[in-house]
Amino acid sequence: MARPLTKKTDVIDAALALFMRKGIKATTTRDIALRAGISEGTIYRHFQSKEDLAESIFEDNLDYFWKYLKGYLKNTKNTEEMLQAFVAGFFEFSRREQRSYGFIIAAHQTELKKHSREKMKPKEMLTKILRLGQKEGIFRKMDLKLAGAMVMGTIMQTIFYLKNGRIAVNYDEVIEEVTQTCFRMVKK
Amino acid sequence: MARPLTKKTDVIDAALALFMRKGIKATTTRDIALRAGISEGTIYRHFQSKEDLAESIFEDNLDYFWKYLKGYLKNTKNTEEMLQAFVAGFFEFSRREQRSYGFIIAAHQTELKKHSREKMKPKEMLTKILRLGQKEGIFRKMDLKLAGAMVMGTIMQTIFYLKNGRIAVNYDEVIEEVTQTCFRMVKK
DNA sequence: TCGATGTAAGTAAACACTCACTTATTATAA
DNA sequence: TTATAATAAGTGAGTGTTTACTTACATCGA
Repeated sequence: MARPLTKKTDVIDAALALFMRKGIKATTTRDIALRAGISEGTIYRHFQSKEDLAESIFEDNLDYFWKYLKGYLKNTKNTEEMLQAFVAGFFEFSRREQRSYGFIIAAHQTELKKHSREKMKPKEMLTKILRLGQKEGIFRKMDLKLAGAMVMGTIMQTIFYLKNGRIAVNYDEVIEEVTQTCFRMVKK
Repeated sequence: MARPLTKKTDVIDAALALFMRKGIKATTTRDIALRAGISEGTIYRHFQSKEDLAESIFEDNLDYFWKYLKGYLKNTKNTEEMLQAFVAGFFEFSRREQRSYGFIIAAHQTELKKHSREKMKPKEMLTKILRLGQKEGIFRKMDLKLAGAMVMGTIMQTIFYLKNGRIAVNYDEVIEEVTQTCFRMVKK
């Protein structure tokens, strides 16, 4: 019928890299076109606007992250293993998919607030784990959202420092230490 | 000598409010002038550029935060009191000086990275507390930067959720719970 | 009167987005 | 097995608007 769309992925790849480095607002359509090696018009063949492009990329990547995490939790047999897998999955994703992770976090915290809040599925996953642990009596009773916020903060801030602040510890040791610390936070 | 500078503070107040709400990049000089009730030119009587204005505001507010925290730690008598005061001070500042706190965090994480990294004094303060606690033997041995990152994440993410995610717990109870949790993280 | 403060009306550059047009692909009719 | 028609993909030179910043001039206090 028509030409197959080959440049769409180029647009997405270029935009993801630039959005993550400079932020959505600071990335221009010209930037994206230049990096992707296409013309500006092409962007608008596939996306209604720059904002639409950003949202599309955000949702795709959040979905990818979500599936990645679910895969990590698949073979867990109890609550403790689930929490352990959650932490490990978070760290592994942030390391293996740096661009994806970086964009998700940046976009969520600053630039796409309204559209992303309800969709932060990993947060809900953590809440479920904590609720389960409380029901089983292995985690102490505390507000679930508060507990989730604290555990999430521990994980995310550590990843942030790993990238920027240079923590001088072996990567696997960091995961191990963070996991242990998270247990200390919520266990009885 | 000349007219007293009355409009400079108006510029700063307006810019701080807008930077925090929309981010530096998304805030225009026209926005600032309109909100401050002055002309755009006036901004440039006091600041070389929008970026200069943002950096100036950032440094002033970080300094303010720093002094606020120091005041909180002034009368502490031992390491445990210091950590407790650090957490309480962080929360109190974020509540009492919402604009200031919000701008510091947003600017630090996204828009003024290069200029702010070395200057994050509160982080260093926390590191010192943790180091002291380890020397005294009341905190367990672990990488100081990693421990700092985790404690900082716990505090900051909780404040973030308090503002956005609606944690349904009394404010003082949150501070108490976060403090206890931080102790659990680092204590032997 | 002098120097700092403030202003309105600029300016050039950058911006997201459009549009008339070309190109590549393929379903189908001859 | 071609030739053709249909259509989506891609282009690049625009568009009007918004941007940060400038400038010429007025005002005010010491």
